[in-house]
Amino acid sequence: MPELPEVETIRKGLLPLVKRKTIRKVVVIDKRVIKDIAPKEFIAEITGEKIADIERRAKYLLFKFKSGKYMVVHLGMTGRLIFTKDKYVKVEFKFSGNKSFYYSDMRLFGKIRFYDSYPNLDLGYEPLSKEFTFNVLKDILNKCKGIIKSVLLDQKLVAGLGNIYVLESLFYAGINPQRRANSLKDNEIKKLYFEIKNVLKKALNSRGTSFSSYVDAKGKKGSFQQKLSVYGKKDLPCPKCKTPIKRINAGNRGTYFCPNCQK
DNA sequence: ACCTAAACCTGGGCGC
DNA sequence: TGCGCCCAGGTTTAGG
Repeated sequence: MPELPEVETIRKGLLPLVKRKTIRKVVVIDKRVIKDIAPKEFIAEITGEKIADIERRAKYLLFKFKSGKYMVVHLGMTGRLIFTKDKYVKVEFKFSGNKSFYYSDMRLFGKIRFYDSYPNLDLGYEPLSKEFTFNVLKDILNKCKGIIKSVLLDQKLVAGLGNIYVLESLFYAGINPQRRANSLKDNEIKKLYFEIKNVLKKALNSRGTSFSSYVDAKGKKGSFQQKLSVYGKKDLPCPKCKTPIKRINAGNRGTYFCPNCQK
């Protein structure tokens, strides 16, 4: 599911609703979502913790507790953090006063972990950070022989992009997703660098892309799906040249692009 | 290093 | 209605 803009939208909405609240009770409805720790221990660790902050790193949400410990949530494809129960609720977090928020996940690709201190998640650059410069992207791409699409999806290199925003960025930059990363010229890398940031910012302004599962902390869908150019647009006309958008399999994922505009 | 396929899951949508 | 297939915002692992 959720890529950087969706996870950030969830973070922003959730924070004011849970900040400074203490988790009084945890109910694990499906233990498959809790990783690297027994559900019993997880419950014991989290119960009584006061939420000091929620940070985001790539597609992860880091619940920082006042104790300095962390609960880290990855939403997988269909994870949700919501205040109204749905049929896929896997964990309930109860505050005092009979108020709860829920982790829901239809497909169960999401993961919840617990850490005693700030976690090392082994991730690459945040694409919207000032550390992620043109030269950083250039160095990354020059070192990689794989297809550009797969390189941009590698969370150890650039962290937070997923299938939608990689394909949309490549479209605006006019680059075929199957090009070798190290074959890009400086002017193409420049365009790509700009479009990655631009697409992410625009998606953030639209509060993310909602197809089915993704909603923000208040249960609201994003609207960026209305602004997509190629993702999911098989056989529809390219917004620039009207050539039908192609769908192929590349890097083991559905890959959409305009065969005329993207060389 | 790089690639593919499969695994982890539960649907929705389509053709027949 | 129903079956069977393909598809899905992700990550990880195995094997070539």
